Amino acid sequence: MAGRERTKRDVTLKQVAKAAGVHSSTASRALDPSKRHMLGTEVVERVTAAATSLGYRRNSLAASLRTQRSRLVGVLLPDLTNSVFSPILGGVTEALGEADYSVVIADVGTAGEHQLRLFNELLARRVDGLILATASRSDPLVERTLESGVPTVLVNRAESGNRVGSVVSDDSEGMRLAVEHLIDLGHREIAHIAGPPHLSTGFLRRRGLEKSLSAHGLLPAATTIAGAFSREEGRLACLALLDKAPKATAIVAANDLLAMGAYEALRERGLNCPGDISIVGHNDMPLVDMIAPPLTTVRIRHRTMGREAARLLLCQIEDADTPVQSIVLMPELIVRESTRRL
Amino acid sequence: MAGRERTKRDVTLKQVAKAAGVHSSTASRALDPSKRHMLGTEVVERVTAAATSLGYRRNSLAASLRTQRSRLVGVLLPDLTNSVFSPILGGVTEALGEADYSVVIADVGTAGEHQLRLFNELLARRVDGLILATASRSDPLVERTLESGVPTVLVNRAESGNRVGSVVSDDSEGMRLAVEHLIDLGHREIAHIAGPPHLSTGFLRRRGLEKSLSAHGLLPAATTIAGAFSREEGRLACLALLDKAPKATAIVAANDLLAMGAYEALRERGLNCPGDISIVGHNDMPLVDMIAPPLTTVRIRHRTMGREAARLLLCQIEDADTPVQSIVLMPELIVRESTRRL
DNA sequence: GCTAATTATGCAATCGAATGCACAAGCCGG
DNA sequence: CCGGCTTGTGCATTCGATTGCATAATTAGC
Repeated sequence: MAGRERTKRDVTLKQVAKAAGVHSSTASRALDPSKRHMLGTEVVERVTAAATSLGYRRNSLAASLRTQRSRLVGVLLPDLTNSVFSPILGGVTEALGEADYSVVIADVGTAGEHQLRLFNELLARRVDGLILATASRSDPLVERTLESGVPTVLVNRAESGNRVGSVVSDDSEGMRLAVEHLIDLGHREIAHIAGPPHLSTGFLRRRGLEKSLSAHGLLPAATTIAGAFSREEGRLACLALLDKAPKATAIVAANDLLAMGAYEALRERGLNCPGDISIVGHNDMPLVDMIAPPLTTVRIRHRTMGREAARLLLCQIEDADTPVQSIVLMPELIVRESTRRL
Repeated sequence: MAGRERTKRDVTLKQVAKAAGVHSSTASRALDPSKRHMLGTEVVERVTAAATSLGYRRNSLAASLRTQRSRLVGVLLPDLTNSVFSPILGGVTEALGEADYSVVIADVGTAGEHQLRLFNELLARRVDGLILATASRSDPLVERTLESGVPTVLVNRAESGNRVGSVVSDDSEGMRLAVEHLIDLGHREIAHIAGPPHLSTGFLRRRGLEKSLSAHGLLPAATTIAGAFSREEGRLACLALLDKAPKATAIVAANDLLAMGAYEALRERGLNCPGDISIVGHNDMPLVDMIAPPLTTVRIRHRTMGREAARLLLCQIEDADTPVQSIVLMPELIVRESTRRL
């Protein structure tokens, strides 16, 4: 008596069919828009009526088993909480939802072995496709997806091999924007807080910065590599930077979180931004326009990135012969008050 | 020739069984830790060896169909991008992942009818449970979950009926902390930017504020209701507030985003925070410690909230007779520089 | 008015794994 | 040395929907 009855079995297609006085196969066709036309209109109506009155809900598990398509896409994320990845995920689910796909998420955190487990779990669920936001520049997981033959798209981070589709921001261009801006303002001693080099974002942004600098006959005043894209690592890196290059007048951080850490480091050292040192970030994450001073940064359309990744993946799912595509999104410089004319 | 062969069929249990020279049912048992003991050790080894060498991965679709358990939980979110919900989701996936469940997400956005579609989609996938972060104070969806008999837990927002489990922050206590703090600082003219009253957070925080105020024989200097928990609505509400209660010395915003809007409004009016007006937020979202001035706010452990919701849900899934539980998490006041002694 | 073509529906197999039941082999005690 | 018990494995059904093929009913054509 106590407790909700769990035994309330779902209505099956067969029950609907019986209620409508037809065979289950007929009911199946009646409820499938693309097959409805094979049936008499009167029958279709009778079946749909029976279905709604019984509260029928088709069991996608069974359907997927039969059709070999789950309409499920797996998304592997390094960190759900990170303001880079949540809008990406938002864009992905939005675009996928419009195409009637659902999204299973796997938030990796850090552990590497853990990541493989999650990957296997997704494949066991027979996802129709995979979106990886976790890829390192040479990622064993990419190998695995290739083996398994699951359509896959990389997002935000690319891998070196270019063996699967990807959607990324043009990191080189982003750094060019940042560097040109600083040079316009008269800066020459420009230092860099780099991101982890095993990630394409860390690696490419550093290379982009160096390239843009050398186009002006300059070298970085100094570079420190942060252990992770985090505030604390940014603080540490900036502290190191201030020691290595005391003459630097500007710092380009590989992303906003690192820039935030740099803010803290500056404050600790009694330095003023932008008075003593200008800072440029990357991503334009929420609220960086409200901090003191409002951060000059390179804006990336993360949501769009997610949407495009979903679009690419859908192409691959629908047509296995789709060639491997890579989309590169253009970033935009947002000038605020953390950079000033020298 | 061109294009990846999609036809690479997955290895089935039957194939593994044949390779190991046993029947598929035996293979099934050999691969199930809880049934392994029924078998001879030698057979178990032969099967597991065959499984790994063939690269077998069990088809959870088929397994779920047979066992009537999908080990899948659906999470309905109002906005993935919102810094309140991403840590909640993070906590949920973390805790659920530890119990070998996967998470399907449905990001509602706004549209109400859309929400019902997503809900139906989740049920069609036969999720074992549901976590709703979208609930309004009287939500038709709660009705639906009750009907369907799917174990459900509400998170962050509760509904009035208390008919399903929930995990929320003690909004009343949060507001008490904020009010006591301001009163300690000598404030008497305290205004409120309230959240949408159809959400428990909006409603309960307002009521909590009024209760705490009246415990000191005070009334709100004024209250404006924001149309949504957004920066822009906060700005608008604050502007209105400044007109309604020009003598107010402090504003309590129903959340940080509204507080951010208030900052902008103050700036527009040439007012200084905390010089002219003190402001308290709610949530302690990322970066509010970096803005100018650093925001005094009520911290909520969103990740914990997610974890607890997952825990509650697992109890309900595992034992249908688990009574409806409601967990209320204690918030914490974080004093920074947006509030000052009068 | 009879065959051919068409349309509408039913039948039965299938997807892959799990599991109740049957059965065989081995063991024990009396 | 045999009946009963335990242990290990196989058989066949089941989960719920989809779909190729067969067939019944209807229409068209001549």
